[in-house]
Amino acid sequence: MNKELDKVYKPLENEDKIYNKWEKSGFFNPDNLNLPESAKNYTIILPPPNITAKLHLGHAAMLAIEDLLVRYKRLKGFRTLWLPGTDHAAIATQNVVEKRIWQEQGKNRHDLGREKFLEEVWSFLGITQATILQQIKKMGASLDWSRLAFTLDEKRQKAVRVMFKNMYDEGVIYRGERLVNWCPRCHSTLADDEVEYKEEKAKLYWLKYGPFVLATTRPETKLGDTAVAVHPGDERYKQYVGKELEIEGVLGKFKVKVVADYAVDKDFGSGAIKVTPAHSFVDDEIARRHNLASKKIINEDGKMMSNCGKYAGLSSREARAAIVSDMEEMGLIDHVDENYVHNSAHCYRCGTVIEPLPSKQWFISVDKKLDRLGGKSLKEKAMEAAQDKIIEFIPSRFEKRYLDWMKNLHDWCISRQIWFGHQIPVWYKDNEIYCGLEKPKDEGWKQDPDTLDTWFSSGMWTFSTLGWPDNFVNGEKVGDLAKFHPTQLLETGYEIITLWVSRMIMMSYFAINEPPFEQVYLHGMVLDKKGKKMSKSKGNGIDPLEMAETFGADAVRLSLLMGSTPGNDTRFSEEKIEAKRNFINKLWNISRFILDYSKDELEKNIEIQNLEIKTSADKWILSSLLDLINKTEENLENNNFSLAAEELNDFTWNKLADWYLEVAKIEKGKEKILIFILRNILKLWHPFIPFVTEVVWGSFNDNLLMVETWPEVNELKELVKKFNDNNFSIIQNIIIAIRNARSENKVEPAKKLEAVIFGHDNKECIAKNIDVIKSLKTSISSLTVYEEGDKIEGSIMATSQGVEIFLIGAFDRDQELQRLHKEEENLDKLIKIQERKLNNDEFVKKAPETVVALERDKLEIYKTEQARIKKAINKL
RNA sequence: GGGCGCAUAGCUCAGUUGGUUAGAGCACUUCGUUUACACCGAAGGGGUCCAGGGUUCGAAUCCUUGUGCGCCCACCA
Repeated sequence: MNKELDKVYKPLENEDKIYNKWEKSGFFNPDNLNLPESAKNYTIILPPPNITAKLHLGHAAMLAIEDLLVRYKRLKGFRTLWLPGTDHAAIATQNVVEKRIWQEQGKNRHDLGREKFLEEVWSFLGITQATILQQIKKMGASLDWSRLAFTLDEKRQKAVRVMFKNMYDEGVIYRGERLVNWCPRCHSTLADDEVEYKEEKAKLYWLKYGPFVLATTRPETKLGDTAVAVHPGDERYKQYVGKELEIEGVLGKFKVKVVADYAVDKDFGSGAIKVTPAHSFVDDEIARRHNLASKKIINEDGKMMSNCGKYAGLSSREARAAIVSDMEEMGLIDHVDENYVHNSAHCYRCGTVIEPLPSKQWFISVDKKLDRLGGKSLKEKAMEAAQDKIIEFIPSRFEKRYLDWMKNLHDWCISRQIWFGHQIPVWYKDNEIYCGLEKPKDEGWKQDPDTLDTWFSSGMWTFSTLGWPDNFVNGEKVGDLAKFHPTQLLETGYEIITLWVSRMIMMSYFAINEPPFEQVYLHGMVLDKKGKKMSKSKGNGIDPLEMAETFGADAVRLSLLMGSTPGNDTRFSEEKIEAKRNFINKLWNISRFILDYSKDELEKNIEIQNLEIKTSADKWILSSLLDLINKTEENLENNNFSLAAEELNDFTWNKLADWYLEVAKIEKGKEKILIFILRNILKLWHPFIPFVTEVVWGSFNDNLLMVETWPEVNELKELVKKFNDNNFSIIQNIIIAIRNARSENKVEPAKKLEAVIFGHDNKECIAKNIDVIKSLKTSISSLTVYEEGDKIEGSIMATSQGVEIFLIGAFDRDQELQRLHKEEENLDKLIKIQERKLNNDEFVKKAPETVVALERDKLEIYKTEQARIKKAINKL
């Protein structure tokens, strides 16, 4: 079914068609792969993009990497599942919808009421979800759409409720009064990592405070003070520690305790601080250590409470101004630093200043020892997973970051005061509390209005998508859960380790007492040309879809994969995509050439046994291909995606196109080899650039490349080896011959080279190739082979094992021989050094295993040397 | 304050346990264009591998100090 191929590859005309073909084939679903029982599983769960999101380059990079791995494993015969889904992103989504409603209807969510508001959210999501999924398909992602999940769909709702109930029943989830980061505008708590710090100018007030002078930026919190703290070693204040003092305040006199605590910095301010346990995290900790009372004075609206006398009802900012002016009048302010700079905490969503508040919230205890985890806590178990290498981080340095963060982890506040999300499955009636999957039957129960932190449901993502809890019966996994969990790899951005990765690990251990994945691969951020984060507001974003329209999705994918390494940020530019588009077109034209050249062989099934190596060029290209297959496999297994693509590129362009195809033009009869090579490189390239490879494949095959089998090397190895037997390295012979000739000191330069080359066993083989070389003259300015004179023009191309000799270019014979001579001396020196080391008894005694390594090194050096000479000659 | 990363050609970056003359793409210069490909070919220029010190026969690579940049965590009362 050889189809005519256009002169230039046109991605737009092919990509959608190919994607439909893939999707229709059903092979995205591992159940349709017709694999033997013994086939191993390979599972990646797609990190669910925010449902309101549009595809950006970060997504595109994630998809490129994951699809690369998934397609590779599928070709390798794994039962490969890549499971798609989207995230409801509670706060973000609610904000988007709130903004829309405000713009369109001039109403806020309270005007609409909870039920009506949620209806609006859902109808909005109906539109956006289709968008992001469509965009993912454009990138060629081979996701199993039959298993599509959403963090807030019915199945996941059930999973979340079961999880919550199980944790509640075991006391892991508890309700408590804690100081939380409170956003007075969003009316919600924020997790520690949702708080952003900004450097801001503020006034630092020095207050007269009984016998102390204290510095503070928030004089209004004086109304909630219950203590003064000093450093334990501070001699200035030693006399006061443990005493109770009476302090004059704007609302009259009040009493505070003086405590000594290491949290106080002697050298900052006056070395003494006022303690407001209800509205400061540090103070709260001091209060806990010293059993101090806590007095709440600011409410959820950020206003002063009724216990603040005449200041009640003022916002904390207003109260500050009022109190400062009153204190000034009373002479309680010593002085003010006007230009003090401090870090202030802001809501990551709306930028409002955070108010630390004591509040009733739901928490997950990370320290509670659990029977189901063998007496260990979630934190211990999650740390163990990394320490014992049950979960491997790539690159490994992120393991440290993970562990550091886990070590300092406090109980996780999971309740959020927003409407969109998983509502907490707890009902109240009078003083009773009920936690269950459904509302109790009898009257009068009212559900907790709060919803769960979005990471609660995404933390369950690996197993909730695989059918937990239905697929977890009496502690045994069944169905998809048994088949695909733990998953093999989580691929995500490094910035999300703390938010997501850590939660997934804890949740998975709690639910099924196993890790959610074996490896965590962290990719970097995609930055713009200048190294800045891409963002809509800056207008420096590159739209991957726009790029895919212009250059093809393959080019976008390849440009994201090449030149980037795990965990490092990548700068990205349009020129890079263009370069990859050019390569893809090159591959396209290579294919066109081969398909035309070998058109008579296309229908035949080419077995390796039928391949015939006739010339050294044949052997060279096939042994290069053999190397390439091995290296590609090795690189992909080690997550060196960029390197793998580079080596593929080198083979395809520099070896195959620039050399072998040129040879094939002159020397006919390479049909089988060429078609064999084409089939192989299409397979090797397919995970990187699936569309174009599938199109080419489809032009001379009836089946899909996507489910072909990965190249098998053993037979190829045999074939290449057979040809090797009578072709020992000519480079070795060159070296030996030169050495002999020189030591005899009688051969003049010109003869040396001739003697070497023509004296070789493969005279015939070389002679044959010389014809090729001569006919290659078209691409060389002038060519004279093996003639007497000052210059030899031509080139030598050699492989480490073989005899490939073509001559191109020009070199000065004397200079060249001098150089070879020098190289040889260097080689001798190196080997002597190694030998000296080997003969040193003490050295040997000290490190016997090193000696073994050295033996190998010696070999390595020799090999490197060979390769280097090869390269030098090749370069001529 | 604690931690992590980066510094290699004009630009963007590779360089896997130390190994001989440090690579690629883009850009640049010259020449070419007889059909696989101008989204092309050939040739070429361009690097005290941030600086100082150390280990080694040998360092871009390992150790140390410093400088510059980026990120993360904590926190500034």
